[in-house]
Amino acid sequence: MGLSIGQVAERTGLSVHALRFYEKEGILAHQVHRGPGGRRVYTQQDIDWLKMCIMLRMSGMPVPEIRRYTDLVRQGDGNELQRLDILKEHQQRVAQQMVQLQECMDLITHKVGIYQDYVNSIAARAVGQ
Amino acid sequence: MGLSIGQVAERTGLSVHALRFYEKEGILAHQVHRGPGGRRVYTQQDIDWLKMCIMLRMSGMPVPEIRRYTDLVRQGDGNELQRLDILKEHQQRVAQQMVQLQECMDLITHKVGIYQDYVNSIAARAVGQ
DNA sequence: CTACGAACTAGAGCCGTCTCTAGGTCAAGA
DNA sequence: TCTTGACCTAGAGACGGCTCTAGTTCGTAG
Repeated sequence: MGLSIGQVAERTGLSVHALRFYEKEGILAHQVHRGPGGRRVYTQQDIDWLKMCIMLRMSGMPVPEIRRYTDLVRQGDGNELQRLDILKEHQQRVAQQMVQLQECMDLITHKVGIYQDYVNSIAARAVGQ
Repeated sequence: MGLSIGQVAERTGLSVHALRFYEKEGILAHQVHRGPGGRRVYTQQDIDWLKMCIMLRMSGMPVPEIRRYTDLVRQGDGNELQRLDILKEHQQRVAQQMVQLQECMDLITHKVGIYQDYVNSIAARAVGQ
């Protein structure tokens, strides 16, 4: 039930490089255990945490902020309010992003519609000839 | 009815640097007119185009792809199908992004809920003392 | 034995997107 | 005349986030 870095890369979609990078950047909640030969052995917990990190990254949280959050978690009970603040702030940003993305989507869809109509009309004319 | 680069920066939210950068990267549909002293003079058209570029950038279209699109527009009529392809492809990517972002949002909201409840329960206990 | 594949570390390199610097021009106001 | 501020160009620099390299060390299979 311990996974190698390669297996974790497969399961998470991160590269082996990225996994080591994340570790070096200190965004893993718990120190990765080492097996024989100094090889990393990941637990399911590690993977779960990584998956959360992936979500945070995907939604644009910078690595240093993930580290801040991770540090709080590592420190243990008592700082839940600070963790909450980080999450709420990020939630705000994501909400904003979604609004913006929707605006972009509207514009693009509008333009696609126009071009589609135009292209169709050309095609129709060609057929009609 | 001609705007300086500074005014355009103000109106678009882009920096003066970014405006020059975009121009150098060839993502302005029409060559920016120059006034006395070689200074850029932007038209409303330029600004409209820039605003579209901003939308495309915001939604993650890389500069080189905006350039591809811009080149097609500059070339004039006849390549609408290609333009449509670029837009549709990007539309797809944006749609995907929105789904992902929603997933992230769900996770974050879930976590915020949990922490909020916890923090509230602590606060209630404190008051209850 | 040898060779292979997967892992290790430290650190360099890369890509995209700006952002800033240096050195200069120009017009208007004090 | 001097200063100020907005602009110009070309090119260097910054930054985030990986990605890759070099040189090793293992364990297992042929």
